[in-house]
Amino acid sequence: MTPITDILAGKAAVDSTVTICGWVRTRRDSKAGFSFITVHDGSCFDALQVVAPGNLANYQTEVLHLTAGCSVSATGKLVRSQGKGQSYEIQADSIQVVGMVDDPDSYPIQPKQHSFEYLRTVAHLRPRTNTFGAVTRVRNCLAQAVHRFFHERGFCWIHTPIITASDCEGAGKMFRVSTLDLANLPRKSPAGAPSSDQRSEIKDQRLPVDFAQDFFGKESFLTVSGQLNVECYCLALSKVYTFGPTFRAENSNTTRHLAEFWMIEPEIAFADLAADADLAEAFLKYIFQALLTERADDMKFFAQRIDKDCLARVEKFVSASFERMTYTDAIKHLEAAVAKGRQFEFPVKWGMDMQSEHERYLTEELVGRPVVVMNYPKQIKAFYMRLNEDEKTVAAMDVLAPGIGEIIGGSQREERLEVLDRRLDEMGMNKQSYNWYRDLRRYGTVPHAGFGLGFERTILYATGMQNIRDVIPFPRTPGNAEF
RNA sequence: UCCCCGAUAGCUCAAUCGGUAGAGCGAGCGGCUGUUAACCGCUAGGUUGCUGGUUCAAGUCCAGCUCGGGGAGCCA
Repeated sequence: MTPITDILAGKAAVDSTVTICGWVRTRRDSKAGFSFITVHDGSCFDALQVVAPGNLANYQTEVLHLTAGCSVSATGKLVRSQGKGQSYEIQADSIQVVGMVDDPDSYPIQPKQHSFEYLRTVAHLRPRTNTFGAVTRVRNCLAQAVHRFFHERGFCWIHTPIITASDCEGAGKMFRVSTLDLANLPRKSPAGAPSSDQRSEIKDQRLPVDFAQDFFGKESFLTVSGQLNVECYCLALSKVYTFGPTFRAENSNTTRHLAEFWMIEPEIAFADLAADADLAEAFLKYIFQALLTERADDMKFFAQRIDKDCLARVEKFVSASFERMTYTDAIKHLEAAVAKGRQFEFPVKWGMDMQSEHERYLTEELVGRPVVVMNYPKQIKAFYMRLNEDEKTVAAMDVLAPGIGEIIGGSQREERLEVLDRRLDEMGMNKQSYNWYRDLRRYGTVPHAGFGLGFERTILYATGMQNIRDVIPFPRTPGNAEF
């Protein structure tokens, strides 16, 4: 069996006999006595045309009944195509039908344009379409490039836990993980009641649930970020990253949110914010360059049919140097723009969290390249970000890219225990539950930094796809966990 | 979660003021053709998302629900 990608790349000799296996996209009959069958196998964007002569033993009984979606194995001589539209084709000596389509009339994937909304309802079959095949190969290409980038630079991939008992990750609502019987929840004993007398205890629904009886002996959840865990390994292995699924129970119904998505979070020791920004720039350029090199066929398709700008956008991204500016300067630029009459929906003021319109002005209009904005006001950033000497800003950075806005968020972490404790206090957080995180600052602390990248959003950016539900195989969103 | 819009054949959509349910594509059959968004003819295909209401009469009007889309918020 030869992958179609190898044949189209010229790896199989013309006039040699090859076998391809795949699924029928279309069949066109010539009553001169033969048929054209277009077969795709997912190995590349293009399909391969198989010419089926009428003297095949199963021509009348099977070949003439092939429809979209049938699986076949075709063997024959590889030749230069006589027709237009493809370079090679197979003159079939035999076509084995592996699996027919039961009811061609109702086969959900027809050789025509389908709406993405419809294809989501047939997510088990949509990978057979041009678009989802291309998305899938692009996704894989980027994922492989992520690992290759870090591996080449000596990073360790850390498999941070999916289940966490920290209720303190603080990045949004969490999914509870529990084996308790929801219809009969154990309750804590009322004050003064003998704790050993569980069986006769009256189950009062107003009493708090007794999670000591749950599987892990305490409340547990699905992770919303691997960052805190990966910091532990950073302060031992120096260069580490996570790349895995992440879960948010937010009731977000947008084209940019999933309840289950994949996130990449590198973390580097003995490093400051500038080193973090350098890493982010090298990283993004590396994975997008891999995409341009390895998936030119799929990117050409996206440029033709999905978003005509996507190819130029990625090419420009790879070659442009990133602009660096402080948050304070960014605000000055925005204020200058307002003074010149530029309109923003939200007013510009130092201390505000920048809106998407502000970020896009900076990266698209002001500099026309990716921008790294650094040193944000501490009020709008997380507790673990390193406090700067001005005591007003923290060493946080966002990478803003034309066409999307924020693509990466990161920071240098607060490595000084007393400053971290002060920040926890200021934000009214429970120090006790961060003891293991605080230990990292007590035992051989070092400056370290990292960032987070939403993998699906990166795919959106590269392909021009509009909805995040269409760049993950089986999207999980509020009210939808089908398939 | 909030605001707006939508749900009609396998798919994409139409149906005037409330008055017999339509087309294209796809599918089946036939014709034609080194075809490739093929083309021509014929045929089949419908509980108009669900529940209730108004009416002589509801795809159409009203209420509730379910699902989907766009925007906002939250964020990656």
